[in-house]
Amino acid sequence: MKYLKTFELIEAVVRAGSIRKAAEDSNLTASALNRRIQNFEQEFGWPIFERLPRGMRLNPAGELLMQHIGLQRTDLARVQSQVADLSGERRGHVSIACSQALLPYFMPEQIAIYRAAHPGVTFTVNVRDRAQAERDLASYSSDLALVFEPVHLVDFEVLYALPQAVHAVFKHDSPLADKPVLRLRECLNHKLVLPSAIYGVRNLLELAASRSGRTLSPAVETESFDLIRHYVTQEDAVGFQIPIGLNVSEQDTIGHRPISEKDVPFGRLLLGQMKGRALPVASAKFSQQLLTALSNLSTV
Amino acid sequence: MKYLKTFELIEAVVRAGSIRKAAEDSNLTASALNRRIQNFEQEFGWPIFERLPRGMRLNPAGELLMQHIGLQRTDLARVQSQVADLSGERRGHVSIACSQALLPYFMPEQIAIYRAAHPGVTFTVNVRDRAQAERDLASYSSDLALVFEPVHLVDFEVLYALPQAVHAVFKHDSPLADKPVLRLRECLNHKLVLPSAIYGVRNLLELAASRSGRTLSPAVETESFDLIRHYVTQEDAVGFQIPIGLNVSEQDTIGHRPISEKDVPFGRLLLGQMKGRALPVASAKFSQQLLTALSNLSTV
DNA sequence: CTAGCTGCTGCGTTTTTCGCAACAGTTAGG
DNA sequence: CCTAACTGTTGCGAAAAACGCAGCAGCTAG
Repeated sequence: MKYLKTFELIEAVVRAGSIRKAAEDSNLTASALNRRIQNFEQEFGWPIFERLPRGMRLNPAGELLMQHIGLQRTDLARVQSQVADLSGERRGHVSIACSQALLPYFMPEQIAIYRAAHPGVTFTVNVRDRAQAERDLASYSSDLALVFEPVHLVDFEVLYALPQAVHAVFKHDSPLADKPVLRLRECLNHKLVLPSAIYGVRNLLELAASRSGRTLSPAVETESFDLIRHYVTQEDAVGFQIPIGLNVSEQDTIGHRPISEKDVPFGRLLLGQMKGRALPVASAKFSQQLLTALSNLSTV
Repeated sequence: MKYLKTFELIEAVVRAGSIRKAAEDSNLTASALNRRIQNFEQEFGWPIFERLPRGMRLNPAGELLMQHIGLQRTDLARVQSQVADLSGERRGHVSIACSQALLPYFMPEQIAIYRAAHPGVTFTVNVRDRAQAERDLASYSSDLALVFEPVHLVDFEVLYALPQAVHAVFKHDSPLADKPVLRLRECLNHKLVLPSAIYGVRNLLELAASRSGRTLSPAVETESFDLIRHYVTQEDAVGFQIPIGLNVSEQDTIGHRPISEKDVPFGRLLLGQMKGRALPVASAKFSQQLLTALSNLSTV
């Protein structure tokens, strides 16, 4: 799209921080790029950059413009995707921001199912915590988000909410495996492997612990649920994760049991999109598939 | 905005129906215009026009593109309006689609109040029935709509709903003026001046009449509430209108009384916008003013 | 004070766009 | 059945816009 070239160049300047660097990245001379930006600012009516001795930075007007550029680009993608759809071919691109718990089993399976039906569709999967995911939606860098217990929810349009109990994760031969449901205090007597504070699971556990007058003192704290899952096989410790991130395939090495709702309330795994936005065809279809997959999980 | 020139030319072709006519309107030669469109179609990936022996017509892909163009343009206007706002000047344009009832008193007063505070803001007021108003919003040709009992409500985001009783309108010295509230059957004994079927007032009356086993046989049927209001001063007939379209200034020529809610249910005067759309600053501020004005009316 | 970065600007060159004229195809009317 | 009046399309030279080069002025870290 040639008519979007000026926008791409503006974005390049924003990224590079100076015209000269951006000109290199864009295979242009600084003078040409400089003129394009000056011409645009004149047409636009206001300058969009503030000129600093060390380069260029967006001013408030520029920030607003970047927002417009993002919407503009994604809406064009939506139209092209719809046009491709009505001429028979189903192709396009889906970008989704999701919590770590979805990475090992759920997302790979769902993407494989979709791509088996529509090989022309490509995917981008970004790992985002619950705050970043919403920013991703708002900046149009992700079409969909599937996150556990997101925080703000202002620009987040909920498409489906799946309740998820927090599960304790431990070595398969741990005595904790004897009961079908665990109490929180049983777990706190073991060594703890906890996710860091930005995660919803940790949040729910902290709330529950403080309510019963206890504090969480983890032996290991990490941002990786992968590490949690594997660490409990090394030491006799207890980790925590939501069931969608766990799987029977590891049954002989690790075990997991839900923690009673009386202690730790259910969290919600939310499928959502940017509020009011019309998704490209591929993303819309994929969100429908996710929706039915999630609702099947809830009935199990 | 030069980079939007191609879009404007495409719109010109859609309007004119042929390249040659559109070229004249745009002060261009047919060849230049033809090339721009061919180049665009190549960049876009699909043709957007079907070539007929008598000219050009949009194909489905083109229809989708036009939708994108509309969104694109209005979003740019929103950004520019917001930028103007943060640099101190409050200017911009407000386009509003509204029912006839708002024209004589309500809208002129509200616009005058707003323009007294912000003389830089200009207005477009379009008279639209309840179906057209929603189409106006969807095509981004109006920012706001203020309509009585709209029909679809799919893309219509309700900002405020004001209940309005249907009022009977008559000559100031009619015996109907004696009571504070009228029953429907009292009115139906007189000659009737009714709005045509597309209007919400007529709709409510028809429903009410059929419920009591009667049919409405108007002496005069018109699309103009202005005519209704003036006709009742000529002949001893009864017209109908919602109170926001009536005013005390004509107190000595016409009178009006509400019809009991037992006979004719309250209709709703709805202030709304396109669902999910971010309005330009001027439109957003004006809608807030309308909102408070309407809520003051409801408490009176 | 210097070296190195920044944005900016004349000026000649290159690329893109435009206007003119002509061509091929369809259609309405006599 | 032919003509006149439309339609979109295309080759080619001219006009316009964008670009690259070189150099300017301003700021700053070392």
